[in-house]
Amino acid sequence: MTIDAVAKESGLSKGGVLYNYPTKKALLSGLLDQMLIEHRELVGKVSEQSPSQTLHGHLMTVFRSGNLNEDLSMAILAASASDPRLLDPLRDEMTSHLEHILTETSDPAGAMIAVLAIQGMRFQKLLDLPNGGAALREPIIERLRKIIDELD
Amino acid sequence: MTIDAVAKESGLSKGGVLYNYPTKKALLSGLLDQMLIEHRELVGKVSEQSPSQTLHGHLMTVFRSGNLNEDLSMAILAASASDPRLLDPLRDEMTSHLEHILTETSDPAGAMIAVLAIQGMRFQKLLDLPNGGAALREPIIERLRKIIDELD
DNA sequence: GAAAATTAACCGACCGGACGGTACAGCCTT
DNA sequence: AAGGCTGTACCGTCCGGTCGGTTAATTTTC
Repeated sequence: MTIDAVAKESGLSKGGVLYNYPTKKALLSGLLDQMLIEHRELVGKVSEQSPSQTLHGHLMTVFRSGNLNEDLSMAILAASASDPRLLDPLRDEMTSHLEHILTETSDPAGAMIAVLAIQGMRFQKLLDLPNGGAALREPIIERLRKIIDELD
Repeated sequence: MTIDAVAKESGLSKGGVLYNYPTKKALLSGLLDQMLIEHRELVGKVSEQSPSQTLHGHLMTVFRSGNLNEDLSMAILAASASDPRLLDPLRDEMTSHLEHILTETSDPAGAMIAVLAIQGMRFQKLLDLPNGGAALREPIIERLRKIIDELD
C-alpha cells in the first residue's frame, strides 16, 4: 500500500499523513498497533482469563473479523518481508498470550496445537487457502471447542 | 525482491533472467513452481498414500524446511499482496491434497484440524512467531502424530 | 482587547532514487 | 549459423520523502 492510498482513504492529504507518521515504516507500525488494540478488545483481558477462555476468544475473532482488515493485514505482511521488525509488536502480544496460556493449562502440548490450528485458520482466511468446504466449517469449530475445553 | 537480486543470486545477468522469464510475475510464478516441485518430492505421492501418511509427510517437511528458502517464501507472500493470483498454483496443490485427505479419512474434522495446525506451524516458522519454547517442540510433534494416526 | 507573533495541523507540487522492462551489440557453446 | 546468455545503457513509472506554503487556533505583546 502506498502513502497516497492511505491518505485518500483517511481523507487526509499525503502531507497530512506524513505529518502524523514521519515515515512509511512508522505509518505501518501505527496501523498495526491500531489493529492490535482492536483485536485486544475482541479477545478480552487475557490476564484475567483461563486458557480455554482466552482461546475461545481467539477462535471467535477469527470468524468475527470481517474482511475489512484483510487488505491491511496483507500490506503489513508484505512490508514485513523487507522489514521483519515491523511484526515485533505482534510477536510481543502473542508471546505474552502464549506464556499465559501455557503456564495456566494442564496440557501445554494440547494448548499449543489449539493455538497452531487457530493460527492456521487465520492464514487460511487471509490468503484464501482451501478450507475443506462450508460443510466442514461448523464441525471443525465444534471439535476445536471440545479440544480447548479440555485444556484448563 | 528485485530482478537484479535474483540475477545476482542465480549467477545470471539481469538480461539472462529476463530472457528466461519475460516479466517479474512470470519469474515469481516460476520460483513458486520450483518450490512446489521440491515440496512435492519431500511429501511423496499423495494419491498413493493414506491421509495419515500424507499428513506425516507434511509434518516432517515443516521441520526440514531448512531446505526451502524462507526469504523466497516471504518474497512470494509479499508479491501476492498485490497480485493474489500468484498463489493459485499453491492453492491448487493444497486443494488436491486436502480433497484426497478428506475423502479418505474417517474423521474429516479431525483431519482438518491437523492440517490447520501444520499450516500454523509453517507460518510460525516463516514469520518467526513465538513457538512456546524448545522444550515443547517434541511433545507437540508427538501429540500431532497421535492425532494424525487416528485419522485413517 | 486588538494587533501581532507563534504554533499546530495540514496541503500538494516537486524531487530523486529504485526498479521493471527494453534495446542492442557482442560472446560462447553447440 | 543459431540459440542462449552477458553487459551496458537507457527509459518510464512509481513512490517515499521534502519543502515551501496556507489556514486556523492560541499565545504574546502593547
